[in-house]
Amino acid sequence: MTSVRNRSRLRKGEGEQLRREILAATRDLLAEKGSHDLVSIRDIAHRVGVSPPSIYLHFETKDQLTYAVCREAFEGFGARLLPILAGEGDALDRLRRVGEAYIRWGLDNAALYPVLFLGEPPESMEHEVMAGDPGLLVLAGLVALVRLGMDEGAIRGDSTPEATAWAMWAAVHGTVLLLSSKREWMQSHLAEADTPIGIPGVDELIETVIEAVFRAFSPADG
Amino acid sequence: MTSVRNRSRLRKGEGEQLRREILAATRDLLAEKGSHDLVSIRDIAHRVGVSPPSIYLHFETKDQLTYAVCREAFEGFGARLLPILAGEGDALDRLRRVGEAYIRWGLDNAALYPVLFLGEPPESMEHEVMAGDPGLLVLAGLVALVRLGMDEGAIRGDSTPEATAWAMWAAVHGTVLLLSSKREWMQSHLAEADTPIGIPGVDELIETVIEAVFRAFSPADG
DNA sequence: CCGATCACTTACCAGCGTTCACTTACCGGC
DNA sequence: GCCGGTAAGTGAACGCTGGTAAGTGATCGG
Repeated sequence: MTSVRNRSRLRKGEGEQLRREILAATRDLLAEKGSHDLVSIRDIAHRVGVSPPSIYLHFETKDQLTYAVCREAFEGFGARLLPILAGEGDALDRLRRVGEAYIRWGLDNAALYPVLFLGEPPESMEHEVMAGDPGLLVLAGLVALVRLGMDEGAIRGDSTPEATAWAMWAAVHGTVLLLSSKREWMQSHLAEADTPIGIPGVDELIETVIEAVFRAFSPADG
Repeated sequence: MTSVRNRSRLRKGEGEQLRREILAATRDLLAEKGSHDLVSIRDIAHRVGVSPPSIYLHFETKDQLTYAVCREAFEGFGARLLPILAGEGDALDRLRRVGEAYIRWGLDNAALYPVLFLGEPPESMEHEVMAGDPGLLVLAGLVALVRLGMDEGAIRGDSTPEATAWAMWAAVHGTVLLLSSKREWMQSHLAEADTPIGIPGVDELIETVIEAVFRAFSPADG
């Protein structure tokens, strides 16, 4: 059932191996259950084939374990978006592509996304780790790109670069969350209701949002 | 401390009184703790001055209780937004005002907002109650207003009314969530970091988002 | 005054994150 | 070859959680 592996005790220098196995098991369980509080420390320990306290030899709290797992996948987020931000094309075009990539990544990682983008990071995160946070790097890159675009006249300068970048972030952030929670629920529970609210298709909404952001921040006289 | 009231047993027909006291205590605790899973059934019972199982005489589960509390405040959401949707002014202007009202309401009810707009409603909600849901009413009104605006030529018709309305929803939804969770955290934890990411002001971001939505869905040749 | 009903309570369950005290197995040094 | 130190891991428990089953008393209509 939950696949208890026949784990034999590791050799003396090999303790780190368990850490990796815990991360992997947590990642799998998170993907299976879909939410991090449906995954218990006992579940994880059982799947790894180890007793619950052993988890705490490698992670201080459950939150830190969860965050470590999400953070691992989070590197893929940076790897996908940063090249676009720093890549070719004019600023608006890059923004359009990074926006779409953001939404796609969020939907592909629907179980992890809320942990990373809704909750707060665990208290005891080192500043060093924090500084390398892909989310912060992307945000910084986004602000920089918006600023560049404004200087070039490719992005309208009605608002500050920060406010503009955050507005774009808000749009894709909201889109990911609506699509991954509200849309699915509405479609299954509202089908035969007497208030038939139209529900847009996933791709349709993504394109609408991206094009809207594109238009909204194009220079005044298009 | 947690204010145990000296509750004496109620008379025979007055059972509903406890229900109201539970709702009130839950509302207060929710506001104090800021998140619904920091409030336990035992906390609520203690504050009301009653034993924990008594809660279950009036609410099936904790989720339903939480949702009932949020739902109560949710009526205020409908009361604030529906008149704007059905009010005066052209479609774009009404959309602008309803968008700003949405964000303001979300920020004013930051502890309740995620319960209503992120989690799923509890399983056993009657269809009747569901149909009167202010959120659904507002969404339906929004779609209708967008459709009207498109017919009048006041809103561009590149996308379907549903996708357009959802895109607007995504923008304000994302804005509320970023402002109420990420912004505060960043401001306190990122102040002295070596990656000084600019953080926009609350009002500044709201105005940027609203104006961006306004421009994005204005007709092609402004 | 009696029996039904309402308004609760006491005692408990399984499961949670987490901690403490303890054992087991390996490894370098004598 | 054994010995001490240490890394790796365990069993039992703590205090908490949401939730339930069964019982207790007051109150009310007849």
